[in-house]
Amino acid sequence: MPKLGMEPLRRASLIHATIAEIGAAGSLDVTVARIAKRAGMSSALAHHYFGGKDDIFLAAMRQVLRDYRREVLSRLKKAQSPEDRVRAIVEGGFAPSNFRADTVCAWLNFYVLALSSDPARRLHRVYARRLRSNLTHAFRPFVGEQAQKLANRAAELIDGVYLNQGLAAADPDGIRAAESVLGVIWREIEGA
Amino acid sequence: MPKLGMEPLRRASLIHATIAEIGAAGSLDVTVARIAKRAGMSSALAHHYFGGKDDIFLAAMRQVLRDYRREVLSRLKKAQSPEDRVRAIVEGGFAPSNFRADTVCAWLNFYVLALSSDPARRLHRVYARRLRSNLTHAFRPFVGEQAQKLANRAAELIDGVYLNQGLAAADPDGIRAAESVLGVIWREIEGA
Amino acid sequence: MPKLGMEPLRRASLIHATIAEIGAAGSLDVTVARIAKRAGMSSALAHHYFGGKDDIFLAAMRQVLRDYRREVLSRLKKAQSPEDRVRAIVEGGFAPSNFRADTVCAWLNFYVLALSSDPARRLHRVYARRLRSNLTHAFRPFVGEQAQKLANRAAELIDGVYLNQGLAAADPDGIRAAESVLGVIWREIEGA
Amino acid sequence: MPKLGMEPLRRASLIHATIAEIGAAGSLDVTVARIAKRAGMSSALAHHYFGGKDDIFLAAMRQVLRDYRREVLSRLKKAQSPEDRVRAIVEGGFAPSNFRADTVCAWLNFYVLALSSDPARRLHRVYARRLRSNLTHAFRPFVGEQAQKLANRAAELIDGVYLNQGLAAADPDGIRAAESVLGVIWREIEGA
DNA sequence: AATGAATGAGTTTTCATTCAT
DNA sequence: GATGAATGAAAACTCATTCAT
Repeated sequence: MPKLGMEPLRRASLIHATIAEIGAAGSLDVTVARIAKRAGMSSALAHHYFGGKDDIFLAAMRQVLRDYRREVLSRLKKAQSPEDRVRAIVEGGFAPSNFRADTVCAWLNFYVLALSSDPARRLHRVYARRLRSNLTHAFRPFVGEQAQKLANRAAELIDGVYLNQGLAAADPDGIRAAESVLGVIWREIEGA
Repeated sequence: MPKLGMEPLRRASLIHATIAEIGAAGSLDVTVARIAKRAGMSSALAHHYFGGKDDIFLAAMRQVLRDYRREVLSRLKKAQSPEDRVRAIVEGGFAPSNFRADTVCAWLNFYVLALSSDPARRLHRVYARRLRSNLTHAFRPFVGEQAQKLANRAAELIDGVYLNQGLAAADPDGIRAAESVLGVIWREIEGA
Repeated sequence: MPKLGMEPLRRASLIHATIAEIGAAGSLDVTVARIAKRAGMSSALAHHYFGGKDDIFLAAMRQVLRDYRREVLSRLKKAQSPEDRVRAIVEGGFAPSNFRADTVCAWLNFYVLALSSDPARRLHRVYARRLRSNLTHAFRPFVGEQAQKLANRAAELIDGVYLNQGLAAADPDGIRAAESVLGVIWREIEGA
Repeated sequence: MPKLGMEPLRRASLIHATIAEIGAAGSLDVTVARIAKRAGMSSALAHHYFGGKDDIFLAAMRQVLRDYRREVLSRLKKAQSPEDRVRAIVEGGFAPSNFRADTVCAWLNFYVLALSSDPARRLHRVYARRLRSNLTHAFRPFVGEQAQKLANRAAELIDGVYLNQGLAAADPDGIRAAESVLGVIWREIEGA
């Protein structure tokens, strides 16, 4: 009896192991062999499923972005006011499922990978554009024309917070991080 | 007597080449051989002067931080008002000498290196602490007790701007970046 | 299923090639690449199986000691008199399987390696202690209390013979060597 | 005023440093740079004086043999009986100036070097032949025709003692070593 | 489908050696 | 005579990737 439907499970395992391994190493200097071992299979199989190391990384990066997106979208769906929408976007980014040490570490590494890898850059662009678009829409009811500029600043601040949380000694604290960012945003809106 | 006093020149050459090479590659996956070639010498000599690849990276990182510091300090020295002091710190960080594509790229890579390398982390800590300390002092005349909290937010924002400029397609624009950050800061001060 | 059970074969091949290569070179200045080539595989595989050059050397050293031990033990098993036991130990050391040019050369090099490498020293200690212990037991029926002192002298003589055979132009002659050593031993026993 | 007669001093310094460095390392894996540094000069100068690393080693080996020879000859000169002559040869080899940890270590390493280096082998041959010749002459009054065979055994034993002292944990004890060897020799003579 | 086996290509690192001054 | 400067060559080691089974 051949095991059916193993492929998606294996792929998920590998992606998860990739993020965990990057988180543990703190860098992308992680071998396929170690990732595969953590995922409980041979490195040959990892290549078989993904084609190569870069593809594994990209798949992991996509997973991180997908998780991020899911958190934001689910919050946006429940939002009932303009304020809610802004909070949805910010708090989604700092949701516990995204904002763990592992994930933040992988996130930052992927960020920097986008400096040297074209596919990674494309992926990052998608995320960046979507975040700004979301923020712009959310800000428009408050600041109209200036929404885009404000969205940009907010996005930069969010990235900065990620960066600093990744480097902080303590475990990331999503709730405080979100509050801090939201505080700045409300003040920016008021001052606009 | 042989050609004397080459060491400091060579070291400077190598550090410069390291930053340039990281900038060109967009990552730390840069060989000592390439760095040495760019600096016009053999890789053996690079090892001779620095001991090893990590030491070359650290020396380059120190150089980037030193350059940064110099810009800030020279501006602080000329500052004549509390406002001037805040501007000195922010604008120093976005001064043309620091805020070039190469340097920003190296900066970001060093940032992420600090996640996996202890000496890099120590170096980063020094920078981070100093920046917050500078900002805190600069904010105190405006917001008193809340200076530290505000300094933290400002530091995060600055890092976020760096990150986004590094990933942007266009060349970094230090003047606009500084203005944008300062804008947020003044509004934060007002809103505090 | 891939070709299975290669590992022990490869390891044995490599160990054999190591001894041969050291014998041919007359020193430990032997590259992993050459050893691997002689064993019919890539140097990468040698590293894969042993971890590193030192580990290859240690494994070869262990093999030499194991071969030595086997010869001695098999002779001791057949021994039927105190005289037989003494002969077993000495002749075992000069058995054709141990006392070939290659092996003697490797042996001497390992001896000297024990001066600078801790694991090699530990291995050598095991051999030295075992040889003395064997000899002491064998001598006790003849000389009682003085067995240990005599064992020490005999061990030194054996090592000296090895050393000189290794440096002699001619191929080692185990039978004459054993006779010579045994001659001294019997006279020492008589004179004790 | 040019420094006159520096060359012989420099050479002696280097030779001394070589033996010390080999003693400290326990092996011939010693860099010319370290030797030169210990001798207080640049490695370039070491090359200038000796031509190359191998020549430095050979010169050091010659020095060790010369020291050995001097000790034996000075004792032989004072010898007043056949017994004295035998003792002179053996005790000369274990004289404090030769039988120090450093020297024994260098000696053993040179011994093994003779397995792979032709000039080293030639040097070793000279020593070996001379030792046997000395011993043969010294033994002739006692055992006549069998002197040569006995000389061979004695030489082997001496080497064996060196080898074991080099590997022993404790500092070499020349007096006991000489006594032990002489004891065997007298018994061999009696039993001949 | 899955893996142990195997390797080529690349990178850091070390050092003896040379050379201009 | 003496040395700092410089390098070529070689070696250990790593790892993504391929392949036969």
